This record gives sequence, structure tokens and C-alpha cells, in this order.
Amino acid sequence: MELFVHKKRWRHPAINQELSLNEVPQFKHLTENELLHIELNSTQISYKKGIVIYREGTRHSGIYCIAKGIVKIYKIGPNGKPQIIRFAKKGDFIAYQSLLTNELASTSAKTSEDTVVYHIPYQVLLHLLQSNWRFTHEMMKIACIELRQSNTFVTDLAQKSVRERTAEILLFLRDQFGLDMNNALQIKVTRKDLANMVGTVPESLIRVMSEFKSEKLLAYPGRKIVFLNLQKLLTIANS
Amino acid sequence: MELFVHKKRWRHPAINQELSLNEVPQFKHLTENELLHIELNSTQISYKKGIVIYREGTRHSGIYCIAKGIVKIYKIGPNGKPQIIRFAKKGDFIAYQSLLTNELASTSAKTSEDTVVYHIPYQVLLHLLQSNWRFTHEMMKIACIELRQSNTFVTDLAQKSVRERTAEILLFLRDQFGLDMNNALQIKVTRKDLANMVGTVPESLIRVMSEFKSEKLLAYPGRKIVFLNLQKLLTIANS
DNA sequence: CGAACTGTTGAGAGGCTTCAAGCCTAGTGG
DNA sequence: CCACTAGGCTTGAAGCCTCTCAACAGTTCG
Repeated sequence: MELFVHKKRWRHPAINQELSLNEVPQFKHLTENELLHIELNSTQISYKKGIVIYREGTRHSGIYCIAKGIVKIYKIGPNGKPQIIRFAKKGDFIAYQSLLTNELASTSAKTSEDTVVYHIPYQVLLHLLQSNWRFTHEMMKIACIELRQSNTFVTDLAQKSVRERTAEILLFLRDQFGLDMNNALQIKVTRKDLANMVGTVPESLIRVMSEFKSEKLLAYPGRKIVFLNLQKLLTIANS
Repeated sequence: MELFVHKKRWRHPAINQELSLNEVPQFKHLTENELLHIELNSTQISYKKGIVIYREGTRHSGIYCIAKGIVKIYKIGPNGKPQIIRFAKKGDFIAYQSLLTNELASTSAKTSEDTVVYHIPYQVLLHLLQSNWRFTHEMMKIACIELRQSNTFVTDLAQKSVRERTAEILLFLRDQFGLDMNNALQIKVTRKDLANMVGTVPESLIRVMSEFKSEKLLAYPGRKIVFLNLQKLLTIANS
């Protein structure tokens, strides 16, 4: 505990603890009855690392809220190659997009580490959306924010170099998952996955990271990624 | 009129006529009172071609629904270069994303041709969202569908070649804007804008289009783009 | 303890961009 | 109404960024 005392802007405390339903930010405006209704009608499911929660092309039966762990959301590309769309973490909703449009799932979801989720059946979600505007507004916000991020990333892919995008993705992961007291990224990502997010091949990503290393912007002891110069990385990312 | 008789799956009839508010698909579930309330509280605005409706970084005062014309939605990239996100047409809503998240506009909007829009003030929209679930659901669907498209395009940019993406974008524009009786694309886009959407430079786009032309997949007399072999283009796009 | 996967570096190839030049089209102003 | 000019379109040549292929070290896990 004491380790965290000096950490300012600590955004992801107690990351190993399970989130309970009433701690989900989007549920804060729910009445006790509404919350109870969810608790009674949703199921908690545990997955080991590397398990597929749902697969592209199937139909969702409900929405998932992550209580613990990290889930990789990805699309299958034209040659069967997966493309990572995002990493969802504790408190995030997944599967809402296709559920709300009543389409088949446009992405797949696989656990990146041991994960616990709440599965909220469609009818329960629908009832909630119809009865509680503030919750509905929060859900709309989630979709719109993800849309903004996606549009930003389209712009980056179209206009930035691999070097710039690498800095960008590293900083994005830092925003999403935070750093520990040693400035190390709080999520484990393989080079292959990192390269995939950047929109390149592992070899190219590694070359850029080697540059960053020799420029003293990064260090990577073991499988950690340590940020040494955020300011410079920001400059590279936004150039 | 008779020209259209033989056209099957004609998806964009009377494209030059203004859409009235009660013809907007998302408004079909509104009560008469709700519709009246919108009509009384929204303003119709006409823009000449090439006018900026709103600019990235500003705050929206309401949502726009396009009654006539085409609006280019774009983001400013890292070097000040615009990146086209989409072309919005008659019946489409724009500016909803930042309005719903209460953020500053993340995109700009400029008319690509003479355009008429309805401006619906935020408070009016908010009232509608709170009172009519079916409308709200439609709005959520819009955001989610755009999100799916954006994610798909991220995957394409990361994994497909310029040739593949060019075929893809041409087919996408065909889906969105349709073809006339000569199989010509029903939207005028400059090579520069096309290249931008594909995520390349005009020179590269033109080379690919020249290939398509010599392969008898496309023709472009004047400034039209005529589709000669949709099947082959589909193969190229999805390869 | 080996198999399979991840991470890393080098060399070579190639797709794409950049730069340059010319033609064409459309819109403007006299 | 026409000349003019700015911007759109097109092609060629050169160079570079990125990918591909290959080899090997390190790591994880059954």
C-alpha cells in the first residue's frame, strides 16, 4: 500500500481486485432496484488467460462488463490476420456495439490474462436502457468516445510513420493502463501484438523500439517497458 | 423519370430533392407532438459548396441533419493535413458524437456541394432522447455502425495494400452513394480526396486507377467514375 | 529438457512516396 | 464571351521507408 503513497494521478488502484457491479462508473446513477435487478439477472464468469469469450460472426446474447483482467478485442483481417482494435480492462464494457445494432459480432474477444466478467443478458440491458436515461447516456458516451478514438487512429495510420505511431501507441497504452512506480507499463503486450496495434510487422516495431532505447526514451528490462522520457515521446508521436 | 424505371435496387431516388424532417428514418417512431416540437425549434440552413459548417475544436450547439447535399467530415492530422473520415449525405446526422460526449468537436465539416441542413439545438435533442427510447436506440445504432465501419477501416489500413484499399473505397462509395444508370458513381470526388480516403497520395491512387482502367474494371470519362466489373473489384478489395 | 514461441538483428527486395513536368478542366474577371 | 489562371489530373524517374526472409538467442511451459 505504502508504495502508492507518492504516486500522483494514480489511475488504476488495486488492479488485481475484482470490481463489483455497484462500482462500475456507468451504474452510478442506477436506483437500488435497478442495480439489484442486474445483480440478480447477470452471471459472473471466469476465464483463464488465452480463452476466446466470443467470436466474430456469432450473435451476442448480452453485454459483458469486465470485473478483473484484460481482454483483447480484435477483428480478423482480409488474410485471416487478426487486427487488434483495443484492450478492454476492468470496468469496460465489451460486445455492446453489435448487440445494440442487432448485428452479428464484428469483433472477437480473447482474454490476455485471467479474467472475470459479468454477463448481462440483452433483455436486462434493454430494460435498463429504456428506463434509465442517465445510464443510456453513459452508454452512448462510451460508443462515441470509442468512435472518436477509432477515427483518430484512422488518421494516424493514414498519415504517420511507423516511428510516430509506435510512440503514439505506447503513450496510448500508458494512458489506458498506467505506469507502476518504476514507470513501467502496467500491461504485458508481446512485440507481435504491439506491432499489430501500430499497424506494422514485429521486425519494424523492434527496430523503432531499439532506436527509442538508444535515444534513452525507453528501457525494457525483462518484458517490461519503462518510459524514460515522456516529453520526447509525445513530441515524436504528435509530429 | 423514365430513365430510372429499369434501375433495380435504386437506393437514392430523387437525390436532388430536399428531405423534410418527417422523412428522416430515425424520426419515424416520433409522435406528432415530438415531430412538431423539432420542426418548431430547429432551423434550416443553406450552404454553398465549400463552406465550413463547423470546425474541429469548437463546441457544438446542436446536431445537424442533412436535408440535401453532401458534407465532408474530416480531421486535421499531425502535419495539418486533413483526413477524410466520411462523406455524409441526405438523411445523415453529423456532429452527434462530440455533442453527446460533451467534448469539443473532434472533426470538421465542409460542404462538398450546395447543401441544406436542419440544425436541432442540443436541448431539443436531449429532450427527445430522454422521452423517446426508440429514437434513442436509433441514434445509438448510428454511432455503433459508424464505429464498426471505422474499426474495419483501421484493419484495412493496417493490413491491405494501396491497390486493395482503392478497390475497397470505390466500392464503399458505391454502397453509400449508388450508381446512376451508366454505372457511374453518384458522388463527385477529386483524386486528392480519394487518395486521402485510401490513405495514400494522389499519384499512387492514380497509378492504381490506371491499372484498373487497363484491366477494364473502371472507366473514367470526364470526372465520372464508371464501374465496369464489380465482381473483380470485390475480389481485389477483399483479397 | 526439448519444443514452441518470443525477441532481435541483418541483408535484400519492393511498394509507395517524393519530386518534377506537362496537360487538362473549370472558374474568374475583364 | 473569351482569355487566363489556378487547381485538378497524369506520367516518369529516383529514392527511401517498410516488409520479407533468414538466422539465432532467449524464454516459457508441458
